[in-house]
Amino acid sequence: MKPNRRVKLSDLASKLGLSTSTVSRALNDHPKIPTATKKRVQLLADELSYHPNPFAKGLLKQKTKTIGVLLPSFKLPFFVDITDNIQKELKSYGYNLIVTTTGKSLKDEKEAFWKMAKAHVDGIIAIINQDHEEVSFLNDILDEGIPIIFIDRVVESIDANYVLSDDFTGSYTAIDHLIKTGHKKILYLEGPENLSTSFYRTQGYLEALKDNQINDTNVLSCENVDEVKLKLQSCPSSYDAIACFNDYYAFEALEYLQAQKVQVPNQVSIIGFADEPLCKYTSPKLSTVAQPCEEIGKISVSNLLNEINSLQINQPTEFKTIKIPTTLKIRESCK
Amino acid sequence: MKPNRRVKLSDLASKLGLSTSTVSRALNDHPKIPTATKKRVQLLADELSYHPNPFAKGLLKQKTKTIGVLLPSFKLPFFVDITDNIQKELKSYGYNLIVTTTGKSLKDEKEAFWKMAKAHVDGIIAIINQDHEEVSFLNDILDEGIPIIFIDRVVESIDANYVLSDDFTGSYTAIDHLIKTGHKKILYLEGPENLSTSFYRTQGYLEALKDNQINDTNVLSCENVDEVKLKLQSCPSSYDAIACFNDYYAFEALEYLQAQKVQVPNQVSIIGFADEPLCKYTSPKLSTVAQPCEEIGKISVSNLLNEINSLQINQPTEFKTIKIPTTLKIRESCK
DNA sequence: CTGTTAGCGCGTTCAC
DNA sequence: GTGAACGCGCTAACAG
Repeated sequence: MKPNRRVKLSDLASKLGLSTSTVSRALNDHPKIPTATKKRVQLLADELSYHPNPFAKGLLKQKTKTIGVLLPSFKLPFFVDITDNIQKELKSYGYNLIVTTTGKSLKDEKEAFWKMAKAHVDGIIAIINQDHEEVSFLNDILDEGIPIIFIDRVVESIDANYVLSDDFTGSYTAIDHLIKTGHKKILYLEGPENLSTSFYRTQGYLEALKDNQINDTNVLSCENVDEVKLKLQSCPSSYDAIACFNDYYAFEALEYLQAQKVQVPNQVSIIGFADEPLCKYTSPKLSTVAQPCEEIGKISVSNLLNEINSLQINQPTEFKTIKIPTTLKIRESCK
Repeated sequence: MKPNRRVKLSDLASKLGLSTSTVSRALNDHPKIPTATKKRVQLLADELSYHPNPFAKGLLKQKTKTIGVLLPSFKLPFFVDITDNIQKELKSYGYNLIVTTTGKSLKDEKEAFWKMAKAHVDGIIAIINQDHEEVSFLNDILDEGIPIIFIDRVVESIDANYVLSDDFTGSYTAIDHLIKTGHKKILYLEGPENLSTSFYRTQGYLEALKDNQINDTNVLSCENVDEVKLKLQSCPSSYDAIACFNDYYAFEALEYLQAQKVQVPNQVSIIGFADEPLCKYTSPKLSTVAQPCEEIGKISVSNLLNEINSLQINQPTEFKTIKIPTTLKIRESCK
């Protein structure tokens, strides 16, 4: 392995008999450099595979062309999918990406944010954990001049930019579909208490029942997946459909029903939320509400980049909350 | 949002009536600075939440404390899992992580590698795509002084550091288990031709049969998942077990058999490879060979960091190939 | 023990 | 049109 000898501007300059500034200008397509010189410089640069040192540039410009993505874990395909789309979008703008998982604790999350701040990312896209009491550190980050876009989940106490999927309408539509296809008694498996997405999805359920003149609501709260089966056991099985906070809850419900020899979807329909890959691997395949990962990724990026640019010219921007529509995916688990 | 005012060394220095170098030394725990001064400096640094500018540092040290991870896609949980573990491990060493997906084409992969080179990562951990003819660009990267660890898949034509799961033994063990539990005729669904993992897994199958004095091999090659069902259709169904290149192949086989009203595992057992999350969502749950993501992550990191350090002191290292043992996970799809 | 100086590689004045 | 000189923030070398 050769010793690390990276070619720099001055190498090009001396080889070409020009000054570093001329070479720099040529490479940056400066108007006053003759095209011939530009070609000559570019040619040599390519030949020696010259890359400007990003640190020198970063130091000078105080811009890193890097944005940070925070997510709770790589374990949820939904998050990963969004990250993937963010990455693709960012790439088209010539930005780099640093990803960090935040774990579950407030401490980890805080650390992750500071890590991004230290790395001097130009902006952050974050999926935060369940709502915390203490969010002052987020304001600290914003104060450092690093714009943040929050994805998927709302932090009640903070005014900021959000890109969310329209959980309320998504849930509403799913429930409405169940009702319209003849289901009379729909059980709702509610998600964790302090999660904004959970709140809106439950609201969608309640509202859909109300709009269809069904007064008999039936909500079963489960803090996490492991509670689902337990809660179902102690619940009268007088439902003909189960709608769930997410697909994992739905899968637990499906397993529970199958263990009870209840036929899905003949006796009970099931519908999840998120359209995780697992939906296609269960039998019957899970109906669900698909969230628009691609849209979410794209819009977050374009918003963040806008924010960064406005910030640069010292033009304050208004915080926006964007909700992106979901899609109902009916598969085999609904009759 | 406040204008971007990051606190720097000179801010601390002037506030404390010291020179920047003293402050720098204090912060870096230089031996000749009195503890009292260190405390004082540290205190103010914390108060103003000072973070050294990584670009200034990078420019000086020519080290970025960042390593790059390349993977074909975020869609495969196995890759993501490894990435997650790499991230955790790296964190404990104070290193940052840049992740890029390489897509499927050689062009994308090349681009991704160069992107890492341009970002001046200190090293790269890569899962490359199916074996290419042209790998000169990898040598170019190595020539730039950036060490690379290849994970999971081997590039035949390049001598380098590898961290692999022991595909051969994993496959061998699975097949051996099937034989020992009474299966007489095992069909093997082989993976893509130009993938090293695929090659070794098939070898494991063949060797296990041979060692058990079974001469009647039965290999069905499928370039990708979509071919599985088609190939199975045109294959005599005289097998009592199907072993598969990976879990997705196994799932296709499962669906196929179930559509044919063949009982799994009573009539035919199925075993996959990789222990993807989907294994737990099928019914019956899929038996499989688990790959040690955590080990792979940890070992790649420690190897890479070693490599980086040796490189720094100009001490050439020998290329190593490390194979990490797999674990057989018998679930419901095997009798 | 601490301050001064220099320089990492680049882009951008400001001169010519 | 082009080059010389400066500075981004930091640390290492060199004084004192």
